Amino acid sequence: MSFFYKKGFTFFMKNKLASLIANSVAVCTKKGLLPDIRLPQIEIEVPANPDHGDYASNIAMVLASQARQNPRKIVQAIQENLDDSEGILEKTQIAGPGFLNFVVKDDLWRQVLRKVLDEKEKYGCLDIGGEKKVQVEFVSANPTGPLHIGHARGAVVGDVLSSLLTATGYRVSKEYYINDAGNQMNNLGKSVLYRYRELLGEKIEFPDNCYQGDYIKEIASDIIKREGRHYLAQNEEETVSYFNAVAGGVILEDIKKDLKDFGVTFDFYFSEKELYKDNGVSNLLDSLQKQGFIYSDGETLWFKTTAYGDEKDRVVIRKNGDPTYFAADIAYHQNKFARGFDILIDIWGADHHGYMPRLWAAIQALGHDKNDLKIILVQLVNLLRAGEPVAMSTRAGEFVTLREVLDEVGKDAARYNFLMRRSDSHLDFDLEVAKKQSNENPVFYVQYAHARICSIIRMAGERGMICPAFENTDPSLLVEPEERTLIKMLARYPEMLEGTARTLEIHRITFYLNELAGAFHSYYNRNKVVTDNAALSAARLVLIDAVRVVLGNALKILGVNAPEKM
RNA sequence: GCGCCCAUGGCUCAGCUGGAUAGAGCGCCAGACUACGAAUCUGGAUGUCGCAAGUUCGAAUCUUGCUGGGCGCACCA
Repeated sequence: MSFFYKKGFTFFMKNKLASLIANSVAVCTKKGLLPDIRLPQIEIEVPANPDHGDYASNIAMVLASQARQNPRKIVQAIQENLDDSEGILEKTQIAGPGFLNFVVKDDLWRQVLRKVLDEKEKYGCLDIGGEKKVQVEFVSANPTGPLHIGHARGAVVGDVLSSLLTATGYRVSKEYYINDAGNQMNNLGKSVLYRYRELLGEKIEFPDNCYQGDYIKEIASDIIKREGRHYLAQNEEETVSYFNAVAGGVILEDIKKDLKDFGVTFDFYFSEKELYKDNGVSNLLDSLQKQGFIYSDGETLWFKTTAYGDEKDRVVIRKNGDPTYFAADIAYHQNKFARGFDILIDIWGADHHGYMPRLWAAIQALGHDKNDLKIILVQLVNLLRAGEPVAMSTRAGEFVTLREVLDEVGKDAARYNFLMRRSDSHLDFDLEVAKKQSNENPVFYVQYAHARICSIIRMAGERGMICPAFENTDPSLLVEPEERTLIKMLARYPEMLEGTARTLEIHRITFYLNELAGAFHSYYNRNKVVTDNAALSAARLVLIDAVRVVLGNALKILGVNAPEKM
C-alpha cells in the first residue's frame, strides 16, 4: 500500500473516499439501483463529533432531489457497493438523515507518525504557492516617532503571514514603505527645531501639529551636543529640512531595532522619495491620462476610480499642483508589480478601509486583476492595564511603545496575544494578563506542552531509553482513544496550514496550537509514557516526539519560542 | 445621509466557508501529585447564535429588511 500524500493525510483520504463513492455510484447506476444522474462534486468532511467517524459524506442528501429517492435508500445502495479493495476502511456506517460515515483503519492513521518524524521541521510545508512571488507590505509607519502597540499588532500579522506563505510554497518579500515625502515629515523637522530653540533658552508655544514626545527632545539635545547652537541664526526652511533628515534617520534606526527585538525583520525598506525620481509619478499620471483614466477639471487632476466601483473620483494633483498621497501610492503599487511580484499583500489599520476601493481601481487601471492585491485590515488594539484603559495619544507623546511592551511582557507573550484573534476584530491587550505566567495566558500553555515533552524524552534518555525511530517501534500498541485523537490532530496540521494560507486568517494557527497542546496535556495526565513495558514506552515516545515536532513547527511560524525547559 | 466591518453562555472569543447534540478559555462549584514537570488534568452549571422573514433535505454560516455598536466618507497620510 502506498501512503504517498503530498498535501497531507486528510487531503489524501478525502480524494480516496471521493473516488470510492464515485465508483460505487457508477456501479449502482449500472445495476439500476440509481437513475442515470449527473454526479455532483463529492464533499468529504471531518465530523465534529468523533462518534460520526473519521470522515463523512453527505452525497445521498445531495443526490436525493435529483434521483427522486429517499436519501437513506440511496446511501444504503452506495454503502453496499463500496469497493474498498485496498482495505483502508475499518468500517462504514449510515447515520442521521443519510450521512455515510467512514472509519479509517488505525494502522493507516499511525503512518502519520512516520511522516511527521521523517519530515521533521519540514512536516506541514506545502507547495500550494507554486513558487509565486508575493510581497507583503506592513508596518510602514512614518519615522516620526517610536512604534506603539498598534503598530506591533500589524507587525506580527505581517511577519507571521510571511512565514506562513513561505512555508506553503510562496517566495515572499517583506517590505516597509517609508512615507518620507509628505508634510508629516516636515512637522517632524519643525518639532525638533522648536525643541532645539527651547533647549537653548527660547520660550516656545508648541503648535498642535507638532510631536512632543521626549524622543524629540533627545534628538534636539544630541544636535546641540554635536553641532552647537548655530542653527538659531540660520534659514529656517533649510534647518527644518536638515533636522528632518537627522531625526528621520535616528528614529528609523530605533524602529528597526525595536522590530528586530520583536522578531520582525524586513527584506526591503522602500522610500516614497524613490517614486519621484526622474519624474516617475508625473510620467505615470501622464500615461494614465492618455489612457483616459485621468481627467482635468481645469484646476485639478482626477482619477476616474468610479469606473471600477469607487463611490467617487479621487484627486491626484491638487489645485496647488502637488500630487496627493494617492498619486504616490498608485506609482508605488505599479512599482511593486514592475518588480515582478505576482501577488501583493498590504496590511493596513482597519480605519483605512475606505481607501481600499480607490487602490483596487488603480491597480485595475494599471492592467492587473483586483485579486492580485490583497488587503488585510488590522483592527486597533485596546490597551488595558488590569482591566483599565490606558490613554493613548501620539501627538502629546502619551502612548505605550512597542519597546515598553517588549520590556514588560516579553516577545513570546506579546506576539502570541496579538495572534489570538482574527486580525479584523478588536483586540483587548491587557498588560497585566500578558505578564502573568498562568493559564490566563495561553502562550505558556502551549510552550509548557512542548517543554513537558522535551522533559519526558530527556528523562527517558536518562533511564537508558533513547527516543526510537518509527521503524523500531510497534505502533499498533497505540490503542488508547487519546492516542488516536492526537494522531488525527497531527494529521490535520498540513490541512490547517493550507486553509490558513488560503484565507490568510492566521489566528487559526493559535487555535490549532491550543487544541493540540490541550490534547497532549490531557493524554499525559491519563497515560504514562515511560513505563516498565519497553515496547509500549517506545511507541509512546514516538507519538509524543511527533507532537513535539508539530508544536515546534507551528510555533516557529508564529515566531514564538518553543522552549525545552521553562 | 452613504459605505465597510461586527453582533454567539456572566466576560473574552472559536466555529474548518451549508451539516448531525453550537464549542474553548476566564470566572463560579466539586475533585486529582509518595506519579514522566499541578504553568497540568477530570467532572458540573450557564445559549430564543441581536430581531423578523426568505432560500432547501438541513442555516450561527447564504439573501433581504429592521435594531444596536465600531470605523470611514479630504485637494491628510
